[in-house]
Amino acid sequence: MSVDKLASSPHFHPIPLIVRNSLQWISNSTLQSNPPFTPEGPSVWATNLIKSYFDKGLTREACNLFNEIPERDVVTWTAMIVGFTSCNHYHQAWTMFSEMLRSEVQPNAFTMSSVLKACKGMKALSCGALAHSLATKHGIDRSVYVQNALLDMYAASCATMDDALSVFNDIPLKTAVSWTTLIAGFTHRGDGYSGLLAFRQMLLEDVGPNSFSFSIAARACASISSYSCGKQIHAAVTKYGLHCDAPVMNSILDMYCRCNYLCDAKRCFGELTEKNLITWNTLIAGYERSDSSESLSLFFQMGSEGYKPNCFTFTSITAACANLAVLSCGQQVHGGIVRRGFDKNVALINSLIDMYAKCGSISDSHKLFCDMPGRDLVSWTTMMIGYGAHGYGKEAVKLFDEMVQSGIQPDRIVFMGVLCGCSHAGLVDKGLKYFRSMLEDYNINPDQEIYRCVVDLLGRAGRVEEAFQLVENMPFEPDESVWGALLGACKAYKLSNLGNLAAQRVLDRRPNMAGTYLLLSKIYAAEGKWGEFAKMRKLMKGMNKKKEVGKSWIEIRNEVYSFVVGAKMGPHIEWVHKVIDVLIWHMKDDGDVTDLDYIVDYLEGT
DNA sequence: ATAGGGTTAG
Repeated sequence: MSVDKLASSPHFHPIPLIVRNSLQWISNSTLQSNPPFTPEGPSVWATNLIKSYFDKGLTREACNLFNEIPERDVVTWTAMIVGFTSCNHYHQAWTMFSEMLRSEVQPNAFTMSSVLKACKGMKALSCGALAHSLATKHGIDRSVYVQNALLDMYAASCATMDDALSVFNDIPLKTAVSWTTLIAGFTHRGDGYSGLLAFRQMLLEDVGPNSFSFSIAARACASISSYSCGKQIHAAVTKYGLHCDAPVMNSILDMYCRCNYLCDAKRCFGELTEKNLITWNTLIAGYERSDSSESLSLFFQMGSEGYKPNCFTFTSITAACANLAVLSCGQQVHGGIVRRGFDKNVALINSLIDMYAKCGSISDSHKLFCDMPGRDLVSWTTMMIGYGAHGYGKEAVKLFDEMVQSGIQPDRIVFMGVLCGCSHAGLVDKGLKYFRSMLEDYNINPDQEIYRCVVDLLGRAGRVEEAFQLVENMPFEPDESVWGALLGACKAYKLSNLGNLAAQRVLDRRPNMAGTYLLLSKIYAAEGKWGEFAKMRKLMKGMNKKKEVGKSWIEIRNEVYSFVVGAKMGPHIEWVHKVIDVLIWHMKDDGDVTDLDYIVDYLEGT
């Protein structure tokens, strides 16, 4: 009976009798020197069995068997390293490798390429560099497998691409795998442009592209939102006859979605003969970003065509509910997640936290966050942004400190979350402290978005002059969002001179933003400069584009009612007016009405 | 008997 047959038998039990017997046989050294049944030696038998155990996910059984083998050769050790790596137990793979060295078994090229893959998985550059030096010492760094694995390990590390490039340049015979690994290295670290340049070089050097290189090339286009390059890649895919390869076409589909060409995406999807779950997930995720209700329809369509949603599907669907702010729908999705037992998936819980926060139910977010067994950086960030949006700035700040205490390294986005929280809670100096700590303690360079947050932080608190100084002294050219934040502050504090300057800077960069004229006109109105006010309004009317309309909506008994300022729609609009009157009356009663802007908006329908 | 690169979630 072959090992494979044995392992795939429906009656397979972890250690069946026949295997116990074989173990005894392997341990029996007198038989070992003279194997009676098979032409291969007992370690061949054992290695095959180890591989089968790992394929079935039976790690324990593989280890037990391995421990009973008296003479372990390099192939057996390598099979263990490969086994652990294939089920993502990278640390155990590395432990195996060090034990192997301790028992003075010489590694070969198979061992080194496998252990380098484990180093990549551990994200342990130091282990990888050690493995590199060992490979060089044993002269097995001349295998192209080892070279490609080294390239992959360095490219995936958090260091620069320099080491990866020097390995790549030293590969005498670069294969398609070498090139694909290089392209993936650039692309996965966000440099899709260099990835595409490498892809072009690969073609120029007459290395035939295959499905692997096309899918990563499409991913590179997606990462830099280059529709024109993406279309060319799609054409080349067709030319090479790979238009039926599922992973390639999923990448192409994703590219169209990320470039915001949903029509091309839908057409591409319709033409696909070989669809799989990832195909559906890609399209649903694509629509979630720009047309969430369509994303929900696709979800139902997918179910009716017999596809079973997985965690990826539910993450996008949950995000769609968040975008639409439809709480009851989100709750049903949550129910579906629990029923399927997906409620242990961290990324999925993160999207549920975000959904409840965006649907107004921050207490549900908090409950999910507290009950999570393991929180990642995204969990903390999502909860912080949720708190900030609900005006709980102090809680957001507290969370940030707790996160650092728990040993998680903050990144740029989590700093944005905490700065935003400080901004909404008026914790200006606290926010400035975090801003400084970013560079000083964590070596994170602030980008446009961070500066926008800090300008907003100062501006909301009325420290507009300071905000202006910050903008003036930025280490790079501020973009329209930074100037826009300053303009917002000028509007709130009715500073027409500075506001005019900020508006000018916004318009220099984005001449078509009608909202800029609108803000400026409001500053003039507040100062009683009606001539200037009229000029702005005239400029606005002359523009083809209108400011994107702000909308509010509410879910009542399975119906979504949406409202636009000033719109005279719906049979219930007079009720809404009555409620607003009551609200204004209450606000006046509380002495809270300092800014009657909303009434101006309301009457004018802007 | 042991080794390679690609696709979906913030």
